[in-house]
Amino acid sequence: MRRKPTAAARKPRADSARNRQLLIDAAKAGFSGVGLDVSLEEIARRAGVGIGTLYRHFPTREAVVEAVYRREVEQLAEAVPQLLKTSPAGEALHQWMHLFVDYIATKRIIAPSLAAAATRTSTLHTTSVELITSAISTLVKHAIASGDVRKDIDPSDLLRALVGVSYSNPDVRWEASARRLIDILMDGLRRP
Amino acid sequence: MRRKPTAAARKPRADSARNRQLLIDAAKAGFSGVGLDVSLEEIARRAGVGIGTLYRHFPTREAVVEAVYRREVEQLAEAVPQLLKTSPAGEALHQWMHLFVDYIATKRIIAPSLAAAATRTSTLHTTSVELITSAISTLVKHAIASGDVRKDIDPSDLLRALVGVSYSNPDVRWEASARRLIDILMDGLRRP
DNA sequence: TTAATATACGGAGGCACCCTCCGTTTGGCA
DNA sequence: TGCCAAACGGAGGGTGCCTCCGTATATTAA
Repeated sequence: MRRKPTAAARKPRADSARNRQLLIDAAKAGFSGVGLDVSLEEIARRAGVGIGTLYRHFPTREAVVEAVYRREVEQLAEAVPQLLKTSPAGEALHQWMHLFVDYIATKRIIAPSLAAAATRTSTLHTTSVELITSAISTLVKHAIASGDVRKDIDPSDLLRALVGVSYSNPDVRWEASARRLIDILMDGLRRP
Repeated sequence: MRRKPTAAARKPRADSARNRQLLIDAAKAGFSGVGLDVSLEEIARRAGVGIGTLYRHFPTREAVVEAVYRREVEQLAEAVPQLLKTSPAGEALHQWMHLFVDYIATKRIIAPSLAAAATRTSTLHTTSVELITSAISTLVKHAIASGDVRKDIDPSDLLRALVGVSYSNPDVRWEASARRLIDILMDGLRRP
């Protein structure tokens, strides 16, 4: 059986996929640690691969940024079924809200670079918003159904609250502050 | 007579001031034409000075961006008395609103770079907002006093409208759209 | 298992840009 | 007009970007 009539299907090489992940890990660490202007050579070094390998996977610096962002959003979406399986619905929502802070932490750093690539980014952005909205809606729905949280919660409002909590404080210690506020918010959600 | 007890006052050299302005002009043109990542050597070339001169005036790339932005804001503020002198108060307000679009056009380009320099920028930003608010307040006050525009206008609301008009449309042709909307807005302001 | 080969890897090298340093030029002052 | 502080220009060393191609290896077929 073939995928396409013309080209024979061949399994993608394992090292390729592995290096791709290593590069995204290294890039995320590099952006957080060194800054958005970390050199691509430094990222390759951290990933333990040659610079050529980096360029084969990501033809431009912007492609690297986009890959980091995309994976962050995907992880946020993929965490939902996992959390619902292992925790009560209320707790799942709570934990996911903390994951959201991780996401914002990354987004804060790479946002300027994402904004620079106007056109392509806008569809990327649209997709991300949809993924995240859908994720929180699912969690809220389950938590309401299980009786863990009050009924009068609109997932979009909660998302807005999360964004507000995470963005409002431009201080260096915004993250600690955001996490405290999330815990308080969650307490509020639990009482009808 | 001396300005300071210790150091003798000496008039700053004319060529220095002139080159500074040439550099800011060239930088603005470069950012608009080539993009935010235009090389500093290109800017120096456009200004007709050596790279060393650029670095003497602006020790970092960010200082260049900041200088362009600052001058843009200052021009917006300084235009007010000039406009009030040469035009009726209503017309002065109208013309100034168009200058505002020029300002946004520049700001759109350099905003990512300004955002990168978090701390120092925030005071810069505060000052700019104050300058601009004060400018539009003066113009509105005069236009109301002269009877050119209706009385129930809050300058801050008008500023918000300007920002909204200029930012809402992420299209490439936002500028034409913004200018049309400003003209319509002005028509509205004129009828009580 | 082994051989064949598509696929991926690494890093040298050429180019552009960043920034500093210092010899040269020039504007301001007496 | 002459002095000199201030400003200028650009060569040059360092770094990062990106390409290219010889080498290595995962996958497949036999």
